[in-house]
Formats: sequence, C-alpha cells, structure tokens
Amino acid sequence: MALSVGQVAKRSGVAVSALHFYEQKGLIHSWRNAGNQRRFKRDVLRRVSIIKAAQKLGISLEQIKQAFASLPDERTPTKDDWSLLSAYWHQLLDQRIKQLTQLRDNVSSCIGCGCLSLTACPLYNEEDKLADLGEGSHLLFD
Amino acid sequence: MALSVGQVAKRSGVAVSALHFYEQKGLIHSWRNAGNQRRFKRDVLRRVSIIKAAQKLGISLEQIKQAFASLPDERTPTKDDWSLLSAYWHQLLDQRIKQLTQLRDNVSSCIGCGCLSLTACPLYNEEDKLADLGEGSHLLFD
DNA sequence: ATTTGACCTGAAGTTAACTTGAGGTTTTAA
DNA sequence: TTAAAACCTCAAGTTAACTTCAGGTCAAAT
Repeated sequence: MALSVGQVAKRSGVAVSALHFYEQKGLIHSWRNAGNQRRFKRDVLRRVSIIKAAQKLGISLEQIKQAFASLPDERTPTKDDWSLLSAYWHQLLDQRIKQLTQLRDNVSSCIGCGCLSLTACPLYNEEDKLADLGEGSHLLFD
Repeated sequence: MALSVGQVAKRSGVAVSALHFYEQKGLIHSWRNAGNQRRFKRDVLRRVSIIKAAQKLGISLEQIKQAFASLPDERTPTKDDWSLLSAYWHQLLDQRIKQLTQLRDNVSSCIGCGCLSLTACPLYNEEDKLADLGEGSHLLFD
C-alpha cells in the first residue's frame, strides 16, 4: 500500500530529489513512518505521470499544481476526480495540437514560399492569431 | 534597409535585451554602423517571429538555433534556404503533433476510464511504445 | 550647443526546476 | 550485529532564458 520515496522514484522514472521538490511545492503529498521517512499512496504515481507529461508540453509546475487543485488531498481521487482532470487535459492538448498544426502549415506555406516581403507575408500577420491562441490556454490553467 | 535594435524590438515585440541575448547565442546576426551600434537586415524579423512561435510550443532556443543552422549567416536567405528550413521544421512539428495526439488519447482513455488499479491499467504495459516517442514519456502510467 | 533618448558593454540578479553535497539517521540484508 | 543501502535536512550549485544595473558613448531635436 505505502511506497517509499525510492520506490516511487524507480517506478516513475524521476529522481528522489525531484520528488522531494514536488512535495515541497505541494504537487504531491506524503506522510512519515516511525523513522521519519516519507510514505506515499500509490496514486502519487499517476500524479507524477501527469506532471511529466504536462511538462513536455511546456506547462509549468505552478499551472500543473493549479490543475491538481481539483483533486482531493485527503481521500484517494475517485473516477470522477480524475475524469474532471482528464477533460482539462483533453482540451489543453487539443488546443496545443491545433497551434502546432497551424505553425507547421504557416512555416511551410510562408517560409517555404520564399516571400521575403514581411509585411505581405501571411505568417507575419498570423502572429497575432497565434499569440491569442497561446494566451488562450489560460482558460484552462489560470 | 537597416534596422536598429530598437526598431527590431518594437516591430517584433521582444525586448532589446532579448535581442542582444539572441545575438550572443547566435540566433540572429547584425553588423555595426560607424558609431558601433547594431544594424539588422529585415529578415531578422522573420527569425524572431519563428523564435517566438517555437518558444510558445516549448521548443528551446538551442533547438531553434539548430533549426536555423541551415540558413546562411552572410547573405540574405534565399527561397531555397527557407525551404530547407521549412522542411526541417515541418518534420519536427509533425513529430511533435504525433506525440501530443498520442498523449491526448492516452490521457483520455486511461485517466478518463477511472481505472485506479494502476497495475491493471491497460496502459500499464504500453511503456515501450511510448518510450519510442521520447525519453520523458516512458513509464507514463506506471 | 546641449540635452534627451537610444545605444554600448560587462557583470550581476532573477525565476523555474532541479541537482549535488555535507553531515547525520534508519532500514535491510548478510 | 554490523555494514551497506536508503533515507533525512538544509544549503548551495546549475541551466535556461532573460532582465537589470552601472558607467559611458552616440544621435536627434530644440
């Protein structure tokens, strides 16, 4: 039932020091055994998975922490708790994919086209739309 | 024809200090006028646009620099130069989109399914598939 | 002509996200 | 039972990507 910090590190693939750090930042939680050593519930593994996945998308720990705010600290998260989080993720990823696709297409059509006149370049004017999209993810994580 | 650092800053929306920084890191280039002030060719604006767009997607300056490596420092990039960059970029973004799509689907099906028994989770043994996508995403749901 | 604003360099400061190190305790396995 | 492995805390170091500062120069407008 209870995992030591070393076990969590091994199973999640993140360093012990990183787990200490996450705990200090309030992204994961533990209790102590008689000898003052950390003990974790298994659902910490899922949290760490999510942290890692989110980080790959350039999402800060602070934002991840806020996303986790919907999860209960006391009880083990239920299916509904995770589902809610899942919905967030799905939307966030969808948006991110959309942005990437747009950037790719812009890079292709604009850079590829060789139109060196920037004021006339579609990409040049596309910037604002992209900027809006980028800030748009605040919807989910602010 | 030639832009001062302040003009570039204003038109691109990034700080003068950031432009100094990018130049120092080799992402953009300039020459000096009689009074030792930086002068930029207009194509620096395109470079900066790309830097900004890529950064929004969590791509590091180092990676961007490498993507820029195909562009010539001396002469103004030609259509073919930009095309080459475009191809590189397209492939990079394609890969990234693929990763995100898979991640989204995994998050949905696994987190969304609410299977709290991690060892029984269908994705539990999918590590290898995910591992191929990039270092960080292995052991996604261990 | 002089003042104000833009520019220069180099160094130090900042934030995020960790890692490393030092010095000491607890757990585990032979 | 004893030695190695794992754990603890706290402080300092690290990298990326910048910003801020200090002290001085250059350019534009009055």
